[in-house]
Parts: sequence; structure tokens; C-alpha cells
Amino acid sequence: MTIETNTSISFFIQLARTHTTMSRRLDIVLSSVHGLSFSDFTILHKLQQAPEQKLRRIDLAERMGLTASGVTRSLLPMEKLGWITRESDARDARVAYAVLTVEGATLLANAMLTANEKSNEMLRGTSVKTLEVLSTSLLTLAN
Amino acid sequence: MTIETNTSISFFIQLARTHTTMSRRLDIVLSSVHGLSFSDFTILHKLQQAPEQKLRRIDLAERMGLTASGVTRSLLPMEKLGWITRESDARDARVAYAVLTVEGATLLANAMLTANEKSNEMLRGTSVKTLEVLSTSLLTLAN
DNA sequence: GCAATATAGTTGATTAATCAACTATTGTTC
DNA sequence: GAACAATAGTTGATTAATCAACTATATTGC
Repeated sequence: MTIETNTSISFFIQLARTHTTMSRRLDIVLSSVHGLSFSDFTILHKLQQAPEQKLRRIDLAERMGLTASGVTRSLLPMEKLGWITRESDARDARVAYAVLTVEGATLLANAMLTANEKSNEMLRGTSVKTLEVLSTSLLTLAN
Repeated sequence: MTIETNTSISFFIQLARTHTTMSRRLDIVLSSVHGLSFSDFTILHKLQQAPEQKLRRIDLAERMGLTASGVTRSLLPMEKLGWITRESDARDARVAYAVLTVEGATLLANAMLTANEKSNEMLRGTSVKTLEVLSTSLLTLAN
């Protein structure tokens, strides 16, 4: 039996493989140094980037590639630890915002230094030009 | 407070985001049409690529970016369904091989058609040149 | 303005993975 | 060749996510 593997599917297999390795490496360093996962880090970062450092939980879910349920469960411990807080909407009672706290922002600022350092190290050997192509291509793909 | 986000960490955030979306899309189509996950598909594919269509479980783990434990748990249902089988090593009694069965190979051949079709569709708009850069870069990164 | 539908979010049950601890076997060193 | 270390694999407990079902509120169409 002959099986024709094309470049497209190989690409997605490789994407998955690289993602696992890279996320794990970032997880390890962020956890040991700052006590947060790469996913936590990304949540804080998305909030920090948003206007007023806040996002509706559903919009955060969309940006994270999680379900609404996944966001509820991820935010629970982060709220307890005081990194984020909950805020309601004056116009729409269904909405709950996740808001970055000062403590969360401070933690993020510190973690960002570690994350930048580690990711630069992981990309040592990849040219700036290639990195640009990679970033824009990945962005296009997901939309 | 000013937080300096560099291109490197943005790249890894984007990598995670794209991976989630793409894997989910492949999962959905493969599950509904063939009853296997993208991860199952990848396992079958790795076995098919290997000499004699077999791999030590630990080597499969390495290729999949899983732990040994993860492989044990993934292979269990696949063995029950007859897609793979277990084989021992004559020289080393610690080793257990995972071997692709004829049924597994047939399933893979069919699933490959679907996977190729879907992944071509997902990469419609990405040039062959870009795809090559992407694939080789991702491969380099993970090693 | 009310019924039907859509949207935001949470929760119980389940799944897929991890880690740590373990068994069994093989390889190394003195 | 016996003791110690390394490797392959499995298992119990835990974690992070999903889905389906649900509550509550808002929007739409007649």
C-alpha cells in the first residue's frame, strides 16, 4: 500500500511537534522562576495589550484559542492569587471582564524579562527575516 | 509601567495560538470522517514512516513530543481497536515495540486523503516557497 | 410588547496528558 | 561478578482542557 504524504500535512505535524517542545521549555522556566505557566503568562499579556488592561472573558477565550469554559477555569486561580480581578459591565449584565491588577502587571513585567531572554535563546540561529516570515504566516493561517 | 514585548516571545505566543486552531480543525474532520484524533493520525503516520512500520515506545514518545507515560495511554485504545500491535525485542526484554497493523495502515491511507485535502485547504493562500521556509524553520527549532 | 433566538458565562462529567513512584532489565565499574 | 546506575515501560494521582447542559440576560421579528 502506497501512502502519499504531502508537504501540507507534514507541516501541521511539525507545527504540533515544535509547539509542544517550545511551550514546555517556556513553561519550565516561567514556572520555576515566577510560578506561572506559559498559558498564564499569555493571559496576562493579552490583558496588558488590551485597552484599559481588560477583556470580556469571551474575547479573552477567542484570543487564547480556548473555550469560554477553559477561560473560567484558567482565571479562577489567577483571581485568587490577585493577578487579575473581575469587573461587570454597566450596559450588559451577562458580561464579566477580566482586569489586570497592579500585582498582575508587576508579575508580568518580571516574567516578560525571563520570557524574552529564553525565547531569544530558543531563536538563536533563526534570522530576523525568517522570523518575520514565520510570524506573519502563522498569524495569517489562524485567521 | 512599560513592558517590552519582543518579536521572539510574540512568535511563540502566535505559534501556540495557530497550533490550537489548526489541530482542532484537523481533529474535527478526522474524528467525524474516520474516528481518529489528529494525535492518533500522527502516531499511525510515524509508525508508517519507520523501518518495518515499527518503533520502540520510547522512540515514538520522542517523535511525538510525549512522555513515555503519554504513549502508553495513547496506544492502549489503538491496540484494542487493532490499529497497532505489541511486539517484544529478542535482545532487550525491557523493550516493547508498537507495530502498525494492516488494519491500521488501511485506516491511515484513508485518513491521509482526508488530512491532505483539509491541510491543503488550510494552506490555500500560503505559497510553496513560504511553506518550505516554515517547515524547515520549525524542524530546526525543535532540535 | 412578547415569543423565539442568540450571547455570556458557569458547572458536572469526562478525557488526555503530566509527574512521581514503581518494576524489570541491561550496562558499567571496580 | 557484584553493586550501582541507567534505561524502558507501566500505573496511581493529579491537572488542564473539553463538551453538554444549564442559568441569566439581551436582541430580533412579528
